[in-house]
Amino acid sequence: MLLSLDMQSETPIYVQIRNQIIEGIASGKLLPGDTLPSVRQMASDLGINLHTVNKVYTLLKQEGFLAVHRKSGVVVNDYKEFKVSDSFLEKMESDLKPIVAEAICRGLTKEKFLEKCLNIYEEFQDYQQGGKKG
Amino acid sequence: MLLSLDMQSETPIYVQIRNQIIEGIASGKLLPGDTLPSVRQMASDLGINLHTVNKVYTLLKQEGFLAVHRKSGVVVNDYKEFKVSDSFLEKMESDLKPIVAEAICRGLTKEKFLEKCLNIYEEFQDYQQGGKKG
DNA sequence: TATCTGTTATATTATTAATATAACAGATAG
DNA sequence: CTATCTGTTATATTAATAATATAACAGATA
Repeated sequence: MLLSLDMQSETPIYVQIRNQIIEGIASGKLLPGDTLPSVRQMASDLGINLHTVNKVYTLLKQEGFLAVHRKSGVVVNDYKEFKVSDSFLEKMESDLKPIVAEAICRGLTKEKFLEKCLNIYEEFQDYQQGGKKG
Repeated sequence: MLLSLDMQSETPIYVQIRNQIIEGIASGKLLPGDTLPSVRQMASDLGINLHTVNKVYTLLKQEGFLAVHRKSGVVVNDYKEFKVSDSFLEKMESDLKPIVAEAICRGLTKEKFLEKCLNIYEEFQDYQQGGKKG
């Protein structure tokens, strides 16, 4: 699981890491049961502070994507068991709304917008089918 | 054009205002040529500082949604003239990516995700057809 | 025992968000 | 002309967040 950070981005690096881990799970690069490096190891690899990584792990635990076992360390949860919660749908809608609004303002047709959404969704699936590890 | 702020939200209020104005333009509540209140007036209405509103107007000018004429004040641009720029498509894709990834992780099917996107898009259009001012 | 793990505590620095006060120049109404 | 309203700029301060630094604790492990 390779992570790349953009230190110039306005997106906080702990959010960048969180998103890339979630994208890794969505694409199948990270499978249930897979372990992640220790907070100190990942911090060292990325050249950042231990607490920034710890913040990500704590956040992803709260969101249900990761679990920590004293024995096996930080482990990816079985996301197949997740329910589509109402609170997530509400959050997703409020996140999508300004993006859709701007797309409309900038002249993106409904068809082209939906095609873009479809492409992004299927890119994650493509990886899953292209081999569990490559 | 009514604006509502959530002072408890983690979304900065200048971003909340920006998004609501863009959503107003997308839905047709704000039409090209419509004027917005002065920075001092809107700040007073919302109970916030003049500079916070000025930050929004400056941002929306840079993004091309508003123009300022010494004479007529702050005016909504003719967004029909907008081109779908590559830079916007790239920004939209990078904004959508983590949302789609989380949707997949949480078990939202492709069909249900696209349906949600479609609904949001059409909600803006519904308002346009439902009367220019109501 | 020594080391690695997640976790917690405390403190500091940097950046951003929001506010406060003030001023300037162009436009405008009386 | 005067007074007022406009966007705009400057400067400063406060509050909150992001990121870092150093340290320690307890469980697991070799």
